[in-house]
Amino acid sequence: MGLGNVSERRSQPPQVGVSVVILALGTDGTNEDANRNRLWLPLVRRVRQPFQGMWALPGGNLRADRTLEQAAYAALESTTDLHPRYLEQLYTFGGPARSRGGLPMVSIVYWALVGQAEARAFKTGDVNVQWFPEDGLPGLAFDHREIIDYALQRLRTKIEYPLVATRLVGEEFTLAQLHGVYEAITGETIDLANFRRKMLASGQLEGTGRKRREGRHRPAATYRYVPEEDGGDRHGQRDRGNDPNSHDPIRNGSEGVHGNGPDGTGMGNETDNRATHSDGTDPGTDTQPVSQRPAAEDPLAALIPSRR
Amino acid sequence: MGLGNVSERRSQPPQVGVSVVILALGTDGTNEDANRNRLWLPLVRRVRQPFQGMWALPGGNLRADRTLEQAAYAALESTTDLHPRYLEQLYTFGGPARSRGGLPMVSIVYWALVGQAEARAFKTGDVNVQWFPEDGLPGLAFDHREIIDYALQRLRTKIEYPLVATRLVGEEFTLAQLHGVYEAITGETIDLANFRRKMLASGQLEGTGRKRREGRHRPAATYRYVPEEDGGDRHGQRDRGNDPNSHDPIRNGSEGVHGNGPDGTGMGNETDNRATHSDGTDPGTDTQPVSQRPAAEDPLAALIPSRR
DNA sequence: GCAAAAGTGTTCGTGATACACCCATGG
DNA sequence: CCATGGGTGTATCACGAACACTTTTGC
Repeated sequence: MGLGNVSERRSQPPQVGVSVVILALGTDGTNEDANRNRLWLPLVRRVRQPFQGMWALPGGNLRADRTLEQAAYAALESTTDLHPRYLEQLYTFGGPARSRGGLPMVSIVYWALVGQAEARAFKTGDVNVQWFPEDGLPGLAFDHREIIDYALQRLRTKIEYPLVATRLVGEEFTLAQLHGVYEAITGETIDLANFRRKMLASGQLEGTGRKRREGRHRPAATYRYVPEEDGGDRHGQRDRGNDPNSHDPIRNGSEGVHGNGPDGTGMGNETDNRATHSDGTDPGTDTQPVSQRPAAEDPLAALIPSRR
Repeated sequence: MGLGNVSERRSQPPQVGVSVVILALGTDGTNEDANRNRLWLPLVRRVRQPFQGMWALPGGNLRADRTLEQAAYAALESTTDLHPRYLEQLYTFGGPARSRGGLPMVSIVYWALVGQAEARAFKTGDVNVQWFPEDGLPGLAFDHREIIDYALQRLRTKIEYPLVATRLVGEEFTLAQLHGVYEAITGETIDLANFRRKMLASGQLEGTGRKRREGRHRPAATYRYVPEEDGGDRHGQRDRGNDPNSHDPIRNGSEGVHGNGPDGTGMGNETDNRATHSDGTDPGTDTQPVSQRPAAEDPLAALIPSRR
């Protein structure tokens, strides 16, 4: 390919960046169908080749003094003031050399959820940043369309719903709101009565004393998400030999070190220093560190009705 | 840090490598407790600083002409002849600059499962490659211990068991063998009768006509894993608006392109070319392309008994 | 025939679904 | 007092857990 010989190419450093799929729940506002919650996400218009003028996921380059998660935060903040309630690594995309002269190119993609209430601010000052509904995306640069589709599928299937859903609504919410979020995410109809019972039985919701009037009728009690007490005597704990369900292994505070060992081995991450995102250079978000365990435990997993 | 100023550091290309956690099920052999299945994994001794003499995950550098998955394959083959039946991206580890003069360091980690039968070959010719049981790991370089722990936890919790378990046993297996795999992975006792029924009801197993004698008593019928027919009329299909459960979005054939745009945006993956691992330079493994959908559907999810 | 594992039947309880019903509030 | 959504009660049914039981093989 006229770009040096193979051994030269192999020693070329790869290009790596971090991109974020940011999802928020919101209503249209202009449309009169405004009640229906939909998923929205902000995109950035490319101002240079390739794909100049097309829309792309917000992203940025790695920095040596930042965790991957911090890089994702930075990318997120380049498009919106909204504070993420959830941020998780999605997937790392890479592939064979067909771009930029044989350099390996890698995208580490995160996905983030921001709250519902704040999401009214879908207007951005920057004309090069714009929110789009999930079902009305423009033409996207690179393979970002696939990445978004993957993030949406993951949202709908892989992640535990109660955690995600409570992150998409505001800090304080009614069960009807949460119900709406579930239906928006799954696209299914969910029996509100059973939903209510199941959510309350899950022990992950905590009633604030307050009530809120949503429409012009009876006010509803509001709740807050509480991260699982776990210290309780739910039903008899057992002696689980291995499988400590108390530590969440997804951390980002450790860094990767790669000895380019010609013995084909040795590459790794330096030590066990773990910081959930509160170290140093983190920009001032008032949200909790969004570290969440990948554990199972979805009290609503079976709520989607089979037929109707 | 005496390595150039900040702006120089920021423009430094990151170091990226691919590592693999390889898991196999096997019995000790030396011990007389040899019947118990345990998880084993191969490690590589580091022959250079840092962490010289310690054990590490097999790994390698990125190459521009390989997918990430192919890089993982290559790392896998550096330690074992066994063919992977399952290969999936696990997580990408990265972190703040405390190594190698402020370069961002990233490890893209895959995990792989190899079959049970072949795993007898736990002896390797190379003294710098050795298999260790999951519960008897040596001191590990970098933070590879955490990575392995994460992979094990993911194996136990996050991935659908029937798929994983059928990958860990051989191509053809008895239900008792599969049952043993489940118990080894989960560490729980599972009722064999119910296990049998549930696995058979899942429709993912297909009986070969054959039988196999395991001990010195009645032979058992053998089965094969069949990837879900999906075309059947299981129980009344519904009209699911979105949520096509037929396409699997985890691909590795697309490559990441990162415009280092000063507008803080534009980074992406070139096109939608998708190759599951069968393109060109792939080394000769006779296994199927190990692409698996992340969909849910675990017919055994609730098999772990609550107490006994 | 006896041991041991393969394989089957059946009971019991939990929990999900569906849907009827009552309650609180504003007009 | 009526409309509307908040909130509760409850019958039905499917499925998982537990375990007794039958069948097949080797010795």
